[in-house]
Amino acid sequence: MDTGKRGPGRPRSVRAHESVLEVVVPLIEAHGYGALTIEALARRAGVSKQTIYRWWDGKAEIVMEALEAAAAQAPPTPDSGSVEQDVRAFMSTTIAAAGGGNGRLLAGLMAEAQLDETFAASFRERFLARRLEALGEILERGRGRGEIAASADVAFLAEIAFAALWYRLLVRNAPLDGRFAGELTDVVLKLAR
Amino acid sequence: MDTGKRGPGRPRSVRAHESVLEVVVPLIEAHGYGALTIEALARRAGVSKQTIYRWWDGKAEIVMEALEAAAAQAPPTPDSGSVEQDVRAFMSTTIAAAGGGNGRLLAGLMAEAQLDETFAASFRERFLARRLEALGEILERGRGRGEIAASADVAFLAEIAFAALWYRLLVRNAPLDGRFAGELTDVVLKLAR
Amino acid sequence: MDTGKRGPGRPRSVRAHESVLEVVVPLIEAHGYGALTIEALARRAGVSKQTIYRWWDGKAEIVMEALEAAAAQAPPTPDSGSVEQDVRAFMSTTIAAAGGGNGRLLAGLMAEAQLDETFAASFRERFLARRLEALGEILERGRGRGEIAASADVAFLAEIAFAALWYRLLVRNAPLDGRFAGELTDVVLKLAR
Amino acid sequence: MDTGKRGPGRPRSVRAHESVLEVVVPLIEAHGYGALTIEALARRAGVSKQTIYRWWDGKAEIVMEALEAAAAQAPPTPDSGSVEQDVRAFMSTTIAAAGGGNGRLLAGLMAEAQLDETFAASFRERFLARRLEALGEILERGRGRGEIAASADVAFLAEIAFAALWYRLLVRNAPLDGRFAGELTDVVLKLAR
DNA sequence: TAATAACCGAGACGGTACGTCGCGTCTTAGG
DNA sequence: CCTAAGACGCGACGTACCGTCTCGGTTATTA
Repeated sequence: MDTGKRGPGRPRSVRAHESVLEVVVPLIEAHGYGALTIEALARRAGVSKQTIYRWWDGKAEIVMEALEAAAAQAPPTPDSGSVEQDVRAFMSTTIAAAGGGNGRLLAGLMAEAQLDETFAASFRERFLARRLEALGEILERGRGRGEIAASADVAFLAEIAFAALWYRLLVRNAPLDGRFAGELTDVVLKLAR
Repeated sequence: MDTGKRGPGRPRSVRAHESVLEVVVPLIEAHGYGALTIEALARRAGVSKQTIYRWWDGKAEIVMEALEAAAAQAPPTPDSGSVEQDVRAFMSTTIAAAGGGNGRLLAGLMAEAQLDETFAASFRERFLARRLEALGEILERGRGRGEIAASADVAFLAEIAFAALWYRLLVRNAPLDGRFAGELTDVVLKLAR
Repeated sequence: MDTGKRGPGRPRSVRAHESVLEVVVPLIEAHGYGALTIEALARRAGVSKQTIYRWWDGKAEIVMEALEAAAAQAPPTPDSGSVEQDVRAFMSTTIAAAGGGNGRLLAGLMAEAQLDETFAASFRERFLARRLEALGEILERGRGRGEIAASADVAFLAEIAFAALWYRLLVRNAPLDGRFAGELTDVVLKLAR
Repeated sequence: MDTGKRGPGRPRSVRAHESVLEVVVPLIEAHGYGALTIEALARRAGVSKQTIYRWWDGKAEIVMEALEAAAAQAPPTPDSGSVEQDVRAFMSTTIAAAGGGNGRLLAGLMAEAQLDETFAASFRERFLARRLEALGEILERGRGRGEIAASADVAFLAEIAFAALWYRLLVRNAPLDGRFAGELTDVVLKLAR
């Protein structure tokens, strides 16, 4: 763990770090993820490219950190005592977040994961898996209470739910709204019982 | 439809067209979609860049045409008289295709769609929508025969199925195999009844 | 020699030939010789590139023909009986022609001659040499009448005169006007006597 | 003048700069000025195209700098006390320089000046005018000593001399040799007295 | 009067170079 | 040792013309 011990030399500038994160979301919203470049990021943040490369491993990593800063890193796992209420709340929160300004970011990250295997692994583990696990946990608790079938494959059910979310996010064939959250909740619970 | 009518001038070279399509799949398989460049494509196909830009609007369009050439453009819609058998066959075929060499292409196209709105529309309409419709048709036929609930939302069910497929394709968290096809078929039918 | 005999087949279109020549001068005047392209020439003349390549060997050849069409091909060799009057008239006419709209064309041709050895030979023989000879002839006649020194090197004197003209044409450090023509005439005669 | 003051950032690479200048003359001698491309220049010098575009405004500027590096920028103005000796030495040196390997470069630059007005101005001021002035200075000194007529137009005489030189250089109708230098010297002096 | 041949416009072809952009790295002065 | 600044080699971008070619169509001469 970080004991606060530091070597000699100028410490890393928290200011520079923050400047980049503050600038990345507006830039993506303005011109899309595809048009996001390290060069533009550095210019807009008033930071040198070198500094960016010292802190991050590529633009996807920056975007991911910006995302984690915006949405709290750990997804919420409500525990009301009712699986249905918990799933409904979780889906509602999650879909609302994905449907807002973060949508472009998320879609861009998924795109990046297709083009860069290293980032794909990082994205899968640090982001996607955690979301799956959060929903899985909710369902697992429900199973403990006997609300869903003992034989239900909670991991698979969670995958179905997130798959549906991502499909809409990526394909944009229909809105990511409350209605959709409700339908997905119904699907998950119907399959779970 | 093409009436065969042609203006003056040298006609487009079918050879050049085909050369490009033949070369694009091997190139993606070798270095990944992200590393695919028009420059390399032209070099390998023995075709000038200008010619590529004359025929296509970007590398994603080329890949999509190559895909349509490989997999027959229209997805199959089996009609055995049994919804269960039809869905099972459809999912099996579709997932097998996506799990093979075409996987990288498909993932690349979805990535491109996130980076380029123009291509996104084309991809949605010329590819994704047709697949959804094919599965929807199968389910619709089943409803006509009373095999599934009259109230079932077939478009939504088809979306769920393809969403699950795409999630695995993009995230690569688990294999796109026969077992997965079976599980998905069960999900769709369970929800449909 | 051309006996008027012709083989079968459609004869060359005089219309196409003329269209090109009519269009080349305006194009050079509008955008300069450097910006003149076969492509633009064909477009503006409503002629195909193939046709241009059938008639000419490159854009410089076209420009040279246009020049020969504008200025009569053979330079005038006045013969008034007085060397001074003849030289004065010749220089005046020649410099006036070079100072007008033809200046850009001439300068462009000389530039082309530096970049293309084949054209250089053609330009030297079909254009430059003829001008030198014309002035040489005038001086030679003067020598026959004893107006200039028997030992004068008329070819060299003609070269001096044209050199001065070309320098001003190419460098554009001072105007190609009547005063310059007079000064040059004086130089030639002073050196000749 | 350069005060040595420098802002932040990596300083320009002297190595890259020199590499380009070293490579440009051989390239022109090998294939001619017309065949000189920025692309080949970059390749041969082991320098990126971007770097070339950062330092220079076009290939003509590079060639001109190479020329200024080869031939000392300021032309020599001998001062022996005798106009005849000075002019003879000047013409001899100048013509020898033009007749050697630099001939192709010079001719190429003059061609470029016809195709690009911006470069023309630069060439006129930074190169041609300085040569004219050098010869003019020599003649002026001679006038001060009473060696040439008080009424002589030294600028015009210098123009005549350089015009003759350039004509031979561009037209290549006769050699740029010692004999020619002698003849030109005689012409200038004869006209000056 | 039909066949044949050389032309015509149009425009696609394989190329080469253009000038620009962004990459990730490196090198400076300065805090 | 970090910072901003900015030049570096590199590789791809999309465009412009090059000179050639291949079409359908259009005049001529020749059989």
